Amino acid sequence: MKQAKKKAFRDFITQKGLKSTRQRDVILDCFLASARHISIEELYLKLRAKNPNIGYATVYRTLKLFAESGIAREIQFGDGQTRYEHATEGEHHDHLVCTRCGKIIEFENETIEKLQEEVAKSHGFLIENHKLELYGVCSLCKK
Amino acid sequence: MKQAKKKAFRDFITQKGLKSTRQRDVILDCFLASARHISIEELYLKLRAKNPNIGYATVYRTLKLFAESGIAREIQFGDGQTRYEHATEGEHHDHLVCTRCGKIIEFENETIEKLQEEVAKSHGFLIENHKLELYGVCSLCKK
DNA sequence: GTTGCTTTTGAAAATCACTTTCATTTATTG
DNA sequence: CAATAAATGAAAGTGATTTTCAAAAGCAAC
Repeated sequence: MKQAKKKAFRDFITQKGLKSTRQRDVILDCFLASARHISIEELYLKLRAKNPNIGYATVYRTLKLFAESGIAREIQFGDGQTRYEHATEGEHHDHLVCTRCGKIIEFENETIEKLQEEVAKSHGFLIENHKLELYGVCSLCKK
Repeated sequence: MKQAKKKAFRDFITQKGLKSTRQRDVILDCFLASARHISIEELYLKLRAKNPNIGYATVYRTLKLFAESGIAREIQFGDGQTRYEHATEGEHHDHLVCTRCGKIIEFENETIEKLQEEVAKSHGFLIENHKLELYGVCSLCKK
């Protein structure tokens, strides 16, 4: 599955006439080896540990490419930081976000999705994408 | 209902030992007379029309107070601008956001809320608040 | 209403998360 | 290997929001 994403990104690069560079490889490896929802800052710091002179801008640019290529997805939890999650083809999930420790749990719920479609339809709306986040306290922080 | 909010804010001010100022009155009036989802920029410009020397910072600070007092709620639709909506005690609504014209439609759906609770419970999560936004094309923009 | 103390205000500077610029370096292609 | 086009890193630039700070305005007790 990591291989599949690497291939997907390589294909994207070739198809767009872009270049395959050492930085892009390094960033991709680091991204794929990271938690499912990583902020740019976090990824940048992780990268700097091994690659002391990789540029901030390069990380930003590369993550945008990941999103474009479909292997990552931008998400924002309202804390002012953009995060990137590993995107899996055609899949979408929603999030439970712990406001205490920052833990993020993913979930999917068919019924909710269906109801969303109904709501949209009743307003003549065509849904392109959606965002559902439940903010609260996770089981560990509740204690 | 506007009176209720004015009172609620006055009460908040007193209870917190803050001061009632001309600016806060003006901003509150302007906010209450505005569309349900107004950006800070929009509100600021509206205010400047009548109060040429009100400060940007004051508007920001005051809107934060509104949110704290419960008469307004911060929302972000991912366009990089914070908006404030009129908050009604204990009520929460979700949004349909047209990605073409920016129109925002509010909706509420009991069943979705109930399902959210179930999802949360199954993860031992305690929901404090949530955010559901459906992005897409509104009926007018579809044509 | 005047005094004294605290909060608020506005303007400008600072911050924060990105984005752009640009000279230099690096891939790819002939 | 040269030519060319894209990518990189450092630094400057953005845009939204915050902070700073001196001056102004509320509020309470005289």
